[in-house]
Amino acid sequence: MAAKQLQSIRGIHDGLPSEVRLWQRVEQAARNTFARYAFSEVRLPVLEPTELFVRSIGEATDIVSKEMYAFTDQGNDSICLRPEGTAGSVRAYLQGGLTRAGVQRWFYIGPMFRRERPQKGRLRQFQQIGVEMFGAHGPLEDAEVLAMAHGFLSELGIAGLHLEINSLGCAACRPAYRDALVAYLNQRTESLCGTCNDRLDKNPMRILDCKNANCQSELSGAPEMVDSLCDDCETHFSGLKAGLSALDVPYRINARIVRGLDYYNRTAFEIVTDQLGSQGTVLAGGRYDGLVSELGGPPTSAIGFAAGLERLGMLLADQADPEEAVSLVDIAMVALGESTLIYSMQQAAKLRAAGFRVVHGGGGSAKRQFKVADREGARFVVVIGEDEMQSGRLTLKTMASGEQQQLDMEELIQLIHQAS
RNA sequence: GUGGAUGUAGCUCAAUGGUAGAGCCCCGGCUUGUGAUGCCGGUGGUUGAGGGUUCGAGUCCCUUCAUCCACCCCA
Repeated sequence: MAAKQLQSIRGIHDGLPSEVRLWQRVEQAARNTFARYAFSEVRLPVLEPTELFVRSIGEATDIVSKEMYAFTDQGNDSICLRPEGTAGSVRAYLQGGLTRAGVQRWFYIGPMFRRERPQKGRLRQFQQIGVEMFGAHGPLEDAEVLAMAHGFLSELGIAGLHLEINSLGCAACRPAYRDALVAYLNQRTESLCGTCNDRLDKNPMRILDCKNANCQSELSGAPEMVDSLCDDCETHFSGLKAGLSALDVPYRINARIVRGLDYYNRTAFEIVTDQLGSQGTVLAGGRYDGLVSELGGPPTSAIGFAAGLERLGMLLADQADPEEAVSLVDIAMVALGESTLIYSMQQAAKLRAAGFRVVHGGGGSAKRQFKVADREGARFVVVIGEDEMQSGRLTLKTMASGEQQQLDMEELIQLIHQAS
């Protein structure tokens, strides 16, 4: 490493070809699945006014209070790199005048930014695949959104994923539950860890998902939100469970699921894995019926989720069959002798026009060009030397078998098409 | 933000304070028209960076940067 070697910013990584290929598989599964549920892609700004997140996520959250990349620009405006996608989606929904356009079903794929201490699966710039649905309030919509999330990950074929659901209640029933929880925990403060004692004042619900074993054992007899739901929330939650069962989506109830962000109510869910250490949440979301009006719009129900693209990519890489190396090249051109270079390039162009993926070996020794062909994973090599140029025919070598034959361009295209 | 581990060739890793190495990769050769196995040869390092101790530092000390782990947070 040279002393002046430039490197990327801490926690901000490059997506090199092998990783991007994984991401694209994830994205493809998302696009396929979401399209079947009639969701449309939106592309929203990476830069937003800082105030948007202060008002939506909540000033007290870590994300807003210490993790945002916020700064004032040359015009003295306070702007920031988006730390998540929901707030911007709501902003765009309102700004686009879509509140009377019927149910909106959106998804997006893009980078988010949080200045956290980096870890594997936790980057400062990371990518999320997110989904937001506006204007649908019923439990059946919740069930369909969860089924869509489940279908998306099922299509990727990642093993060991579990859907966990909970209800966070609403403004009518949560305050009473929160008080009951605090009352319960106040009798056990000496057994709780330091951070949980802090949380007791600031955000008692957060104690529910503390990782400390002592705290968890203290919680075994704690009141649970799902037992304290008001009638409306209870009806909603049972409707969700019935919907999931009807759609054969496996789930389990986890009363310890809470949300870090203030705007969630009722349905909360996560899809988790035990393969990624402490960053095991691969997809998470929930209902946020209060946010649209919070940001100045009419009362509008909404539900959404976000999945971490890098985390899913890692899971895909872990289970990848090393034998299953995907070939990215159909044909490698081998040009023998200076005089054949131009001609071979023209033949390569014809093969590309026929739809094949072609690399040109670049001339030089036959040995070198065949090595290149092999390394690129080409299934076929087209050899062009003086002889071929004279006769107008091509030598085709099938790399797997080593067989070689002389063909004209038409026959060759035919043959490779058949072999595909 | 707190605590801890680790940084040596492109990659994976060696090297009691005493001449920086191996495997893989890459490049070339084994009658310049034939790859994946074999044989031979070669390129490639200010040991992450910067200081210090020492006759001498990859090795000990300090600083700094990055990665990883746990906490925290969260996708």
